[in-house]
Amino acid sequence: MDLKALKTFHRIVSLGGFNRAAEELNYAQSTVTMQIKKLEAELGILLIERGKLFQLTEAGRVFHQQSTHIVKDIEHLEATMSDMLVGEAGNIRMGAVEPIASCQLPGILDRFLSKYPKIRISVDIANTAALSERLLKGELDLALCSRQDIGTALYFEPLFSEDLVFLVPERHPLASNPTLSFEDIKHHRMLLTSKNCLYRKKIEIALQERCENQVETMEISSMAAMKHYVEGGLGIALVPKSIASPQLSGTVARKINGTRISITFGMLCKAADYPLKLACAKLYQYLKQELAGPGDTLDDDSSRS
Amino acid sequence: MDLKALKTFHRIVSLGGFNRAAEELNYAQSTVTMQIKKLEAELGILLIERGKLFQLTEAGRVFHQQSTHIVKDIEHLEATMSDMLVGEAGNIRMGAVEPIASCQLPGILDRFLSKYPKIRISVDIANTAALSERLLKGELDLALCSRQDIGTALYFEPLFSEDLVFLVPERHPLASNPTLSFEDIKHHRMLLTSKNCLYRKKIEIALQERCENQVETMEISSMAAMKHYVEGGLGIALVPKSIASPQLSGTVARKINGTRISITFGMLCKAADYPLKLACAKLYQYLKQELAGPGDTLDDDSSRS
DNA sequence: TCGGTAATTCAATATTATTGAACAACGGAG
DNA sequence: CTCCGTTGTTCAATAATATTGAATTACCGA
Repeated sequence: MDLKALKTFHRIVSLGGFNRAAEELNYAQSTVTMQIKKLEAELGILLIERGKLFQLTEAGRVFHQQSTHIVKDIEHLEATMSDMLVGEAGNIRMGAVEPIASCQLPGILDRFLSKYPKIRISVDIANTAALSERLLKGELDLALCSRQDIGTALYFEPLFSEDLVFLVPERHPLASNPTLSFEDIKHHRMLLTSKNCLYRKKIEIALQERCENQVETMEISSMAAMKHYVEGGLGIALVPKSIASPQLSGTVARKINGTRISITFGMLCKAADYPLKLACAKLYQYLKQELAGPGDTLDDDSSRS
Repeated sequence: MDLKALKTFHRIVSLGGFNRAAEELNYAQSTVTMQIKKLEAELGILLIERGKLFQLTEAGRVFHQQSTHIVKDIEHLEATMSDMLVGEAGNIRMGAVEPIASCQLPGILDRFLSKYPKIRISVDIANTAALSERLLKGELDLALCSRQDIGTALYFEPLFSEDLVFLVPERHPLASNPTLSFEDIKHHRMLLTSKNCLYRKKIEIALQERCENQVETMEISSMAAMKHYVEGGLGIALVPKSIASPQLSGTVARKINGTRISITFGMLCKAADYPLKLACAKLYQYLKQELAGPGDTLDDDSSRS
């Protein structure tokens, strides 16, 4: 079946004649005849009642009805592709590590999608290593995670860094200190995330160096659950500022006295894909703008209370 | 946009490569390349990631998703047209006069549509003159009505005839007669349908000839309502047997003694359309078979009680 | 670096779409 | 009923384009 003939058929129906359709479509009259003839031959059935007043056959009516949807869908598809061309439409597969995926991303994506209603986004939440792998396999377009050095196949661009803060139960003896150092928490219980967590390694190094391992630890796999353990008084956690605030009642955040521990997050994508195109580029610009600034320091209001 | 290229694209995706698609579609490899190239050029955007392992671009994924519906719809349309070719599918616009439309037709059409689930039927209910007009204008495909002699433009084929019977109120003085003649109803009140009704003319002629107009008449526009007027004792009606039975309680049917009055119904269509094609032919055959026989006589059980 | 597979390029060829001119069918006006 | 204007068809010529094989290039994995 030929799309050109299909469109001609629809023009004939809406204009009520071969001649008018030919004129409007800039065809010779004979061209229109030929196209319809071919269409009818393919289908093996007459579509248009010839002679006399213009009229469709039964088959023609059914054909017109059904093909209308098809023509509309094709036009919609063409419009979509045209939107994609300028980045207004698209289907982005992004990845993100916790806590970005749960804390910052929902708000940002909500605003982004409101601005670009024809763009769809799927978010894969995993650690940096897993995301890198999926990027290389072409299963993701871009990811928000920490730096991953896999030669030249991936491109990383830092966007912001996040400090860690102590999250302390409200009634904990250390809660009264305005800041806490690692020395302070010797002989107290620390709550740690699971081994594959980004922060875990940095925290362990700090504990080893500064507390000489004189700290009891307990492992909680989820960062979100962690807050409730702190609230319950089970121990002190070291968490990203964005997790600590807004605070759960019953917990207080305290910045680290002495060494500052922070982790840098950024955009990771296949080197071949950079600079990003189309909708991904739009999302990237948006992320850059939304993520720049916050989380760099503890010297703002939200961390004080 | 070209459908051939669209199908090639889908084959490439499902088979995972230009080569395999070319082989399966009996194309040279270069043909496939050309088709995709042209498609991409038209859309202005790359669909397939070249080199390395086979992969779609973001645009390619969106395009594939959306065009899948289109390809399916086209296949469905082709299947429908193929069904139409053998009369298994279709869209029939039929007309019918009362009381056929209300009495016989519902049952017949229900059975017919169960047998041919892909056929759709619309029923236009009007008198013979109006139906003829719509047939000529091409707004109907066939009609069940009485003969209409409009030269050679229309074709009529008798299918069955229906006798008229007297419908008498149960407590009416004439209700005790097993049969009634026109002479019997002199000086009683007759209920007549409106002027454009099929039966009206025949009844008026009979009344004039046999009762010398010594009958009081009253006009009721609807045949269905008529039964209730009879039930209420307002007078005697002369109605088709199929209207009289099943009877409304409070009324009794009596056959005509002497002259038999009957009207012949049949299939009317444009002369140019006869013999009917496709789904219309199927329906016509079915109607013929279902309508043949019943309604010819009063000598069956249903008319006696 | 070197095969081997996979896709592209290009010029030649086959196919098919398009066209104008002459012709046929139809409907309405005289 | 005939004529005329409109509308669609036929057909052979022509324009456009789809397809192809052979040579070439790109790329993956060893």
